Amino acid sequence: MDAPDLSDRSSLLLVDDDATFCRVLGLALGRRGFAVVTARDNATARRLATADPPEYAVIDLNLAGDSGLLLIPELLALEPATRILVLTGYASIATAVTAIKLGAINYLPKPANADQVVAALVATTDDPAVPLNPRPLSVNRLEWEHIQRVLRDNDGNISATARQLNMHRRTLQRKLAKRPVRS
Amino acid sequence: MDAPDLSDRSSLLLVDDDATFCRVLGLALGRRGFAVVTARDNATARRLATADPPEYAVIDLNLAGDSGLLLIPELLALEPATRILVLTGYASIATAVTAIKLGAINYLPKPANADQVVAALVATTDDPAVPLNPRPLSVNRLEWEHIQRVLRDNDGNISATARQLNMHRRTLQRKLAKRPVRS
DNA sequence: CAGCGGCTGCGGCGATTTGCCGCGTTTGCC
DNA sequence: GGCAAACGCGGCAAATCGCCGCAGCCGCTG
Repeated sequence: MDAPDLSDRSSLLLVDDDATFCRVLGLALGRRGFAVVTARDNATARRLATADPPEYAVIDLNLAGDSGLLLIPELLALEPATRILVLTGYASIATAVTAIKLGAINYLPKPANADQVVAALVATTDDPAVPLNPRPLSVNRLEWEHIQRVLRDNDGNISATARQLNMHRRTLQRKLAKRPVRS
Repeated sequence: MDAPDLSDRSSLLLVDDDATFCRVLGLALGRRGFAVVTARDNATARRLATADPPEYAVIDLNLAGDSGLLLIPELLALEPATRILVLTGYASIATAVTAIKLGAINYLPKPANADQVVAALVATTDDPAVPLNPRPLSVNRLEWEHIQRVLRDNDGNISATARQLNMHRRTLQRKLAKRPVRS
C-alpha cells in the first residue's frame, strides 16, 4: 500500500488521552487516507485546531479533567463543517444525546476498530428507519445508564449522586470504576 | 386540584402502544398542565398530528410494526417547532443518536416518571446549566420497574426474562420474591 | 494562618447477594 | 407416553455491598 498524495488527504484531529490507543488508531486512520494529527488533552487539541481547523475530528470523552464534550462547540465555532465523531469507553445514552445535540455527527462506544470509525465519520445519510433493536437493556446496563444520567445532572459530583441514588458512595465509586456493561 | 384553563395548556401528543402506560403517563402529564392526546400506533398519531400539530410529542420507539423514529421527521415537517421526546424501553445508543439527529430534543430510557419526562421536554437547549429538580429514582427502584416491564413483555415467563436481562434465573427469582423497593 | 466542611480515592472487613450447580415437579405439546 | 421448557428451592463458593476509617485536596472564614 503506497501513501496517498498528501494533498488529497482529509485532515483529521484525533484526541485521546490513551497514548497507545492514539497511536494505533492514528496509524490505522492514516493508512485509510486521513492526514492525522493527535492530541492527548483538550488544551493541545484546542491549539492544533485553532492553527489549522480539521475536516474531521475523533474525540474521546473521558479525558483527564474536563470533558471532551467541551471540544465539540469549540471546533464547530472554528469550522462549522467539521465532522466530529465522539468515541468513548464510558458510553452512555446521556452523553450520546448531549454530544449529538452539541453537533457531533456520530457517537461510538469503545472498543471500535478503525473501519467502524471511518464508517461513522463518512456516513452520509441520516439513517432512515433502519436501526431498531430487539431486546431490552440488561439490568446492569440500565443501571449504568441511569447512574450516568444522574451523575451528569449533578455535574459529576459523586457524593451527591450517591446520596440521590440512595446508595453508598463507596459502592458508586466501585461501579464507576468498572466498564459499562455490554448488551 | 382544578383543571387549568385549556387555552393556556400546551398541546402534547403521546404515542405508546401500551394502553395502561399511555393512560397513566397521559394523566400525569395532564395534571402537569399539558393538553394530552394519545395515540396507540403510528397511523393514528399521524392523523392526529396532521389535524392539529402539537407543540410537544412523546414517542415510544417500539411500536408494533414500524418504528416510532419515522414519526419524528413527519411531525417536524408538519411543525418544525415541535419538541419531540423519545421514550423507549428498548433504549440503545444507536437509536438515541439517530433520534437526536432526526430532530428529537431528548431521549429517555424507560422506566421514567412523569417528572423526568416533563424535565426532558422543557429542558432548555443544550446549556450546561442544570436547573432543577426532583429526585431520580433509586437504582433499586429502577431495576424493579425495569424487571416488571420486561417480565410483562414476556408474559410472566421468568426464564425468558432472565435470559433477556442477562441475569441468572435464580437471581431473578430471588429478586421477585422480595418486596418492591420503595424510594 | 489555622480551622472547618465538603468531595475524592482507596484499603479492609464482615454481611449480603449473586452465580451456578443440582434436584424434583408441573405444564404443554406432539 | 415421551419430551422440552418452565418452575420453585436448597446449598455453597465467589463476588459484591455497606460501612468503617484514613489521607489528600480544595474553598471558605474567622
